[in-house]
Amino acid sequence: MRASVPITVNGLKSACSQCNLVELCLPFGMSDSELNRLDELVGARRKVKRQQSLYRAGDPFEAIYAIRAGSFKTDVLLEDGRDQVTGFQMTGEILGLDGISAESHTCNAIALEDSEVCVIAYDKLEQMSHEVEGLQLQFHKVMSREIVRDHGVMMLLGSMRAEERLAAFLLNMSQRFNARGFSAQEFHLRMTREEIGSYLGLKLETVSRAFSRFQDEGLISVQQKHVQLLDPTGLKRLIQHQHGAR
Amino acid sequence: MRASVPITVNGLKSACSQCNLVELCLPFGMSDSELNRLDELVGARRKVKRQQSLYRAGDPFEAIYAIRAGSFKTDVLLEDGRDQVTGFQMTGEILGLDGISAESHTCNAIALEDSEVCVIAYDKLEQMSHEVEGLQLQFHKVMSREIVRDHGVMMLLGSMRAEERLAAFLLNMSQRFNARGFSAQEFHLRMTREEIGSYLGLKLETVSRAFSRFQDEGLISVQQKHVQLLDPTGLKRLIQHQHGAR
DNA sequence: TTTTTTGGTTGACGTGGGTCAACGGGCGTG
DNA sequence: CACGCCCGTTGACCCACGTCAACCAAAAAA
Repeated sequence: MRASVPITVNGLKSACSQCNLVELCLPFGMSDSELNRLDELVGARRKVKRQQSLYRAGDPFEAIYAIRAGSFKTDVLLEDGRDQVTGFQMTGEILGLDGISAESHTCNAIALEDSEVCVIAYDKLEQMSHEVEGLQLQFHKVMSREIVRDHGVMMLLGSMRAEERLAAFLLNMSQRFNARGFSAQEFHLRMTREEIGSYLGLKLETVSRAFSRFQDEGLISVQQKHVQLLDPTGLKRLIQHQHGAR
Repeated sequence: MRASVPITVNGLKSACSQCNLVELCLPFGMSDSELNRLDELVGARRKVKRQQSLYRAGDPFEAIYAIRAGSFKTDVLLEDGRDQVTGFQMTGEILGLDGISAESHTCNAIALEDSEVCVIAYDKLEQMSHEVEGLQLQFHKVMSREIVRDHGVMMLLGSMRAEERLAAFLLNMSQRFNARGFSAQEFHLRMTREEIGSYLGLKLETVSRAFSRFQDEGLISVQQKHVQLLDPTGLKRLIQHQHGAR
């Protein structure tokens, strides 16, 4: 765990300048004076309980959200009931960018655990981007990173086999936990097998079997949501040399 | 076909204010005075011959591109040779947004036919976004739309069967041709079966078979790259009621 | 605590789409 | 205009993953 963040009363300013997520979040790379301006931008914080939604598809778009604590999934659903998890988000990551284009959200953002977000009113962000040099660039980078990430998921869904997908998923989670000061080898997944499956374009049974096979092969150790990567290099190798893939 | 665009010498300004793609492209929704400022932004034009690349993964990021004529595909590739087409782009659409995040491109943009793009230097765009009210918002919307589009592709790759994917692809192409003043019922695809397959996460044989089955069922008429949608409603129905899908 | 519900694992079996191969027609190149 | 290559089509076969079902553990509710 990291040093704890100074606690402010819910609804008060969040003080980006004092937040330890600064290097993962929107303010990354901004100067001290810019950071101070940014404190004006982040209005309130909002708590979202496990299983509750931060926003839903169709909600009018008003703000984007920076995750301060906890984690989320985003999913889109078709009329016929099918749904697709489009991403899992961790602390410091930005939610709600999909809403800008049509001024309403196109997916649901649901908390995987009790969580808290910083609310960034979009019109204020627009305004301040005109004034604060580094903010505009940083915001563009955040959006661009989302596009690049999505391309990675397409690659995964379009051209990898089940085990490769799961290996890529685990390595990605590991790297992100690590960037947040947690162990890269051992972590606790917050999503179910079904949610992982939806994200990876697989059924939960296939995900479960792949977990078991990885364990049998000594690559990982799993117990429910608790995962240990015993041989990360082995997992990487699995992705690179396709066994005769599509 | 639409009325032709006033021809300027290659390398001269492109004059957004006189371009008939205005309602599809970056300048959408901007005022006349803003449009005039925009003309400064678009420096040169660049021609790209069929099969040649506009940029490649790893190239330093300097500009984004608006397609003035022709069409492109973007693809990412893995070390082991596998590749994934992440999108097909038509006139008025913006290419290169992936490059902002890491200041270098992460995919290849390849012309599907002899094409021409407007080069928009990114540093100038940043600069002008500070000054021109509508430009910043419009640019954010373009990026956001790309994110939403990518989520749609994930949905397609993650939870649709082969025929549903192809139907969705055809309807999407139809709608985009239509928005550009071409027929929604009859059009000429510029990409190969293999490229369609890569985009849809299928093998070219599967794409070919799905085309044939659609033809047998009277939904479309295909001959090579020439496609006619005989029953668009039938195609839509196909997507909504999964036949027992994953 | 007990009960209930939800999430995860595993087995048996079926099938959609991948693989391999043959063939034919269009189109770009010379 | 003719050659050759690439592209698209189709068939036969196979396998990875989906489906269906039973069962168990963990967590939540009572």
